[in-house]
Amino acid sequence: MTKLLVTVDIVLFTIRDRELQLLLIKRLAKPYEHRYALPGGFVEEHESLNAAAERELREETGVKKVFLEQLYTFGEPKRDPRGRVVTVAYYALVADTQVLQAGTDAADPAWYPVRELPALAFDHRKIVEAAHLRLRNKLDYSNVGFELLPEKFTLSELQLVHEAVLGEALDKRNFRRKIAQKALVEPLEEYRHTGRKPAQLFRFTS
Amino acid sequence: MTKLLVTVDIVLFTIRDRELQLLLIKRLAKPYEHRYALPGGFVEEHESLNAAAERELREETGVKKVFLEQLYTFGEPKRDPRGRVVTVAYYALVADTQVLQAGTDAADPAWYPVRELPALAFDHRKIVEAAHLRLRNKLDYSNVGFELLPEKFTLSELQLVHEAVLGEALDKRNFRRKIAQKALVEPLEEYRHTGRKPAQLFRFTS
DNA sequence: TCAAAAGTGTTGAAGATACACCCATGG
DNA sequence: CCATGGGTGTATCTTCAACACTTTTGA
Repeated sequence: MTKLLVTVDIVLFTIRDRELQLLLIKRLAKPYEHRYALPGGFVEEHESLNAAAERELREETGVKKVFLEQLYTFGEPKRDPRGRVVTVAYYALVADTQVLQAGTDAADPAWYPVRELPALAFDHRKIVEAAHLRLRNKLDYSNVGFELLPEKFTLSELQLVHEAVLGEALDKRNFRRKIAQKALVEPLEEYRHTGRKPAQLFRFTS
Repeated sequence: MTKLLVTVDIVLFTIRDRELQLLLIKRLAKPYEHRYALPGGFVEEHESLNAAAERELREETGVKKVFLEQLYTFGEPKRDPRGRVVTVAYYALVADTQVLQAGTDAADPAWYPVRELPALAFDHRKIVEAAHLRLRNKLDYSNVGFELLPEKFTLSELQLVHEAVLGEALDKRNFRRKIAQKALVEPLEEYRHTGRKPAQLFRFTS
């Protein structure tokens, strides 16, 4: 009946600058002082794992109301030099519109492209890879893609999300056909005027 | 930095009598005394989660060398009346050839059809449902089906495994074509003579 | 000789992929 | 008026689903 330390760690993804990025904090305390790490922390006695993940995200990054899903639990005895720590990893998705706040426990939450991450603390590299793989797989048999967009979006923006996650270009016509026949989006009577020709806005039909 | 109790629970599947069954034990201790439950137990300080799952399976059922994969971690604060217990759930697959041994901690490990399970302790019903769903999904984009068979098997036996997991009949010709084009099995120069016409044996090409 | 499971192809439908041009607007 | 991203169809290929009869053997 040994009790163990249990943490949650969260891989928070977004799309910025046309590529998939994730949120890292710089650790202030030992071990791995000054190394980059995933946001996360200890699970408290009376909170669920999901609640802990939400709380840590809020405390360390100011982000709330995100899509959040449990990923995998990492429990190698030596994964944390402080002793036995089992971590329940989550991944989360947000549109690139939420403002990041520096947290109290951790310095400088900031976005880093998945393609060129700095060295990470603990086994967080492995966690990131598992999360990225899960996101890629989940993209086309589910609707997670919409979680990375604001409420109203253009079809080009939706395509960009898919391309950033998959890391490859998609054919515009085939992509639009697939989205259309899934009937997951509905057109709005609004247009976005940022480019040359205005683009019709859509929203996710829940 | 609260420490929590951490357990592993294992949903061990097999195919018996042409249907998907799983292994349950009858609890001897409180809480849920005399109720059926999944095999499992506490994770010790210096063992990995996987090692704990393997150990519990061995101790409680005598089963070893099985396919074992982590499923999901359940951590609602009230899921165990004894207090806060987080459980890392696993699912496992064996061919119906291993002999079950009564364990020391738990009475009567025995197989029960997934379709008609008795009332289960804790949130084990939910864990079983998650495991069954995972197994069904994983069946056709991976090779887990082979884990439910002995080394040598006939194509009809393989089809039976798929039918038992999916809970529906499959077309023999379509099934064989799909298996053939995945090139996951190789024919042996051996035949099984149980029925009338002998059936060719195959094995998994690893 | 017959009951029982083994084995074997074809056709049509649906879904996926490859591919190129015109349109509407802001500067 | 032109540069830019928005928007649209068709032809082909691949994949999946439906469907029935012959073969081999043990009893």
